[in-house]
Amino acid sequence: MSNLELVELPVIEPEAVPCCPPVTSAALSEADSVKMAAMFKALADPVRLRLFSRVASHEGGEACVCDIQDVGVSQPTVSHHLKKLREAGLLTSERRGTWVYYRVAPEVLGAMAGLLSAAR
Amino acid sequence: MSNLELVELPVIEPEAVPCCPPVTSAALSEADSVKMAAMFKALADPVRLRLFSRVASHEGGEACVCDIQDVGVSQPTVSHHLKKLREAGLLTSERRGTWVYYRVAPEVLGAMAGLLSAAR
DNA sequence: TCGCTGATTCGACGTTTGTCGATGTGCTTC
DNA sequence: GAAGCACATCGACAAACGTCGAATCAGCGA
Repeated sequence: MSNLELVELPVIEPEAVPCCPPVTSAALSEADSVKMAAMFKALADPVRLRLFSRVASHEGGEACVCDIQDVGVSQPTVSHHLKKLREAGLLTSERRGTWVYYRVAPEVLGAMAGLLSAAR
Repeated sequence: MSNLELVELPVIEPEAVPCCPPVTSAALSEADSVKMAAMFKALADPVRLRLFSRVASHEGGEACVCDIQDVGVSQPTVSHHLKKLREAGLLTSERRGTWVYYRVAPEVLGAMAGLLSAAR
């Protein structure tokens, strides 16, 4: 094994989205329910949900804060909500020059949709 | 058409689920975001999410409280959470004798899944 | 280097939430 | 009608949340 230097393994953690089978097919474990509830909680506020949908529907799949911050609350509050969405793993951010761009983390979106889909 | 008596029209109110196009296709209006956020909020607690998944995955699509109430919190708390889910329109309840049975409101589930699905 | 603008962090606040024990209600069976 | 079980409501309380103004940080251009 040639483990010269394992610095900063850039693996996008395959563990990121193990969740979950549709709710209609099996009951959630306690651990999974905690994980999924955290994601739902991130979207459980009108302002956050609007911010999220604005990023998701923005051309190119990304938007800078200045593009989406007119949602009726102060600018610090917008920043606070974006941080929540980031911490929940629903958004990623990247600074480019003066502006900070946000985009959605598509895998997570699919996980939530999958959980909610009818298993038939 | 032999409509002798149209008692208890079994219409599942078409108005029930106007919401919404996928988040990737358009930004939510303020009104829609309030409506959808309320649904997400109902699932934004681990205990509620487990209760919901237990009802959803239970045979026959319904479960009485006694079947699902061992989730680690007291009985009044379970009742409180089931009420929240009911008020959010995610569950319906019906008393049959001593027991109260809960089942999921399938249209609403589809609305949330649709919102989260990639418009692709 | 000095300001200017975009964005985050901090500290404080009123409100909402999740939880519990105690109590109340509805139904069944003696 | 009394007792017992299933479930809901009430009242209280600590913790978490959403919001703001003020302060701070990070680039950019003069």
